[in-house]
This record gives sequence, structure tokens and C-alpha cells, in this order.
Amino acid sequence: MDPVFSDSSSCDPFPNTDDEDCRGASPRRASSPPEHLQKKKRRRGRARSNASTQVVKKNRRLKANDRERNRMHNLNDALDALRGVLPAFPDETKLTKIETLRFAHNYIWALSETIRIADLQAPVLLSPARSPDSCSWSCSGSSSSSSPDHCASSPGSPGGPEDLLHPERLLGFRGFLPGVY
DNA sequence: TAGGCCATCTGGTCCT
DNA sequence: AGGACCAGATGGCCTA
Repeated sequence: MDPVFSDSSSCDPFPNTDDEDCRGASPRRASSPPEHLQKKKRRRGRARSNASTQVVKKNRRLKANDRERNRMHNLNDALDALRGVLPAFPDETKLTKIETLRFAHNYIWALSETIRIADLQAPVLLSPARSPDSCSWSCSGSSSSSSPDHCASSPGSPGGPEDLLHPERLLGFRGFLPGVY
């Protein structure tokens, strides 16, 4: 469980900014306005509305923080799901976010290459029904088959299609990735 | 101890 | 107006 996530509205996530609100509700609040200050009633009314708008703003901020937290959690969940479908690494260290994205990118490319190579090697008769379209997704355009991240190492000459899918190959031996996309 | 990664907060911008 | 998205700032944790 995430203690922070459990109930952000009850605890106080704003140790700094809150002081302001506390100050606003502090003993400075006048109890009985002198008569000669009655003309300032309006002013006081405005001050009160300022205080209330501060409260509204604070509540809005808290809600926004909560939503943002949820959003990031959803993003992390999606990232975890992505990790789940990627080939496992020998050492069970969890991929970082950027590694996961780059790994996935390379993995997709490798799968596409594998299919492309298999198509090239397969006898035409074995796949008569296969239309040009079926290949288009795997080798579509320049992006898919042109420059994968791990191309830097030796993309064009794998021992076989299965070599392309080797985790360490896909990740470029982990740690090699900076700047690659 | 420095550097990397991460979670969270925050204010701005865009969209509905 | 309110929510989603984004990027910068900040602080904590971990590792070499």
C-alpha cells in the first residue's frame, strides 16, 4: 500500500504553504469591530472572501495533486504491464522507466525484423494467402526496419532471427542506452 | 559522497 | 470552470 496515496486529503501535504492558511485563521481575526470602523465592513467582507478563495484554491490544489498522483500511478501501472510482456532479463533487476521504453522499442523492432526475415526465407507457396499488407506493418516505411537502437552494435547481421530477440541484445547490454532511441 | 532514479508537488497551458 | 497533460523543482532512497 501507498501510505501517501491512501488519503492525501486528510493529512497535510503542505507543511510550508499551510502556514499561510493557519495564519489566516489565527487570533488576528477581530471579534467586535469598533463603530468607527464600520465603514470598513465591506473591506472585512472582502477579506473574508479572500480567505474563502484561499480555501477554495487550496482544495482545488489538493484535488489536482490527487489526480496527478493517480495519473502517474496509472502511467506506472502501464509501464509495469509493459515490463510484464517484455523478455525477462537474466538478472532480475527491474528495468527503469527509460530502459523499459527503449527495450520495448527495440523489442518491437526485433519482432518485426524476425517476421520480415521469416517471410523472406519462407517459400512463397507456403504463404499464398499472405497479402502485401500483412507485411506492411512489420516493415512499414523507413522507421521500423531502418534504425533500431541496437543497430549500433550490429543490427544487420544477426546469426538468426532469434538472435534479434535476445534481451541483452535488445537492451544493448544495459547501460549502453543513453541517448539512443 | 556524487549521481541516478523515483515520487510528489506545483504552476502553466490546453481542451472540453 | 474543471480536468488532463506537461515540465520544472525538490527531497528521499539506493548504489558505486
